[in-house]
Amino acid sequence: MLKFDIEKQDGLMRAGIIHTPHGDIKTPCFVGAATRATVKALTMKEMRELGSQAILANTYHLLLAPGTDLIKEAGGLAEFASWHGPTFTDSGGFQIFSLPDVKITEEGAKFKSHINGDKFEMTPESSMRAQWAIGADIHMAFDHLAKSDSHEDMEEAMARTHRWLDRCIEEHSRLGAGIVSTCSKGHDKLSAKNRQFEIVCDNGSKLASEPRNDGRERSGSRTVCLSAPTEQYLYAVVQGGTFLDLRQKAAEHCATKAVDGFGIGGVFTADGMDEMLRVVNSILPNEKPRHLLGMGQEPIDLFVGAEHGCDTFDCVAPTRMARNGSLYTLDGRINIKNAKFRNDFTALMPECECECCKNYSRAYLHHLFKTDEITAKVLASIHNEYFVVSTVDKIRSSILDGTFKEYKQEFLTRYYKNHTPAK
RNA sequence: GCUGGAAUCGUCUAGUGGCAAUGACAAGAGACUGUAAAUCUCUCGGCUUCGGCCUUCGUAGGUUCGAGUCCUACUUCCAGCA
Repeated sequence: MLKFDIEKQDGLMRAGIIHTPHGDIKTPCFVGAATRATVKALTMKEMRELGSQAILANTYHLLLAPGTDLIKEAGGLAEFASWHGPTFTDSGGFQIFSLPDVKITEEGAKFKSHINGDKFEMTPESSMRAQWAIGADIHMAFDHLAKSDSHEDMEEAMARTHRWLDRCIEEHSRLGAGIVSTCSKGHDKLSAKNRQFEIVCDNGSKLASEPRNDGRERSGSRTVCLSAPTEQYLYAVVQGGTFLDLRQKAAEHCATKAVDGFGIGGVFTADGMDEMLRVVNSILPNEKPRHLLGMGQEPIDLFVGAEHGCDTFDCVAPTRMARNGSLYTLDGRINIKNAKFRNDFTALMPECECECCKNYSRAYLHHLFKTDEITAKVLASIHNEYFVVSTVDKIRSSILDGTFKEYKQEFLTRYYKNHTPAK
């Protein structure tokens, strides 16, 4: 079971430490979105220097390239990407269900690669195998995303997600016990030794064979070395959109399951998120960590999330917006490409301690963006990622010293003084 | 000097009798939340009571119901020949 220590609790809100095999995560924490095993435009060194504690990669993307077996061969995600810290993987559900033609059956989802049209199938079991191969510390259950925001579709998706959750848990624990299917020599019983995940075939070989875990529709198997010691953990995903009755059902269902923590499917509206999180997190067991999936473009999401008991967050927006020239400041987001910054020689955000703000002016950033220099995206990404990571770090400090309410009030009043959060 | 060719919205460009005029870039602005995103959208002659009105395709004339498009002259540029 994933170890999670709560240092301070105030209602639903808490500060704690998640202990993963690759290190501790002090929570609340903003997890960097490293979809394809990289945080776009940033090196892992830069990520460490800006204070990032953990990254989240995506099973769907890594399945398409470079393939999950290759990541396993490289020694796992943290090693492959030279991150050497705590890692998460999202199951791939969110991406697969956003593809144009997906065929969903009770068994799983059939889809085509958005890159070259290759056919893939992903099931709860294959998602678990893929995530084990990728080797992230924390995995998400393979969930079924609703095709619309209607109550009916949400409920159907949730019900399937719950049925799939049991299969995820079963496969996850099977993999955790080191049990895989037929080996290349025809032996069909393989056993693990001590949770070290060292697989020994009946014939004594330490090289075990396992089904391809990249979801490709192929028969046969390949031989891989499974001797790397590892512990990996599974989060159930709580769905339900903005419907409180569904959220309640989902939370009640997931709360009873043998999982290490919970992913909470985000809702991309500021309205109602606090109520939704209050319902969900009042039901989920307090002692297990919760990850709010995909939220963090608007700082208010992070404050509301932490206030209602979410421990980790991930979001692509900070780096994506950085690449597009939309940069966070304490007074709200600015578009650095606007003509008014052409000769603004002040720091992007004078109060900011990041590499970008300590060294470069708005005019310089404006120039880099207007001339489409790669460095524009690098510096902007450093800043935006730092802004969000450090904001959540400050939320943590404020929880620990009992000043969260004041910090929240002060931050949000200033940030949203001239505009309202995106709908 | 002669003979061809060319001049279009900041730039390059489409257009060969119905045109406020094509496309790209530049410029101006907006969007982005478990990343098919270094992406996408809008504006881009002036005015407008949103129906239009006015001024535009080197300059000046002409032909025509109608000219960026045809004719004449001029100006500038390019190429070839002297």
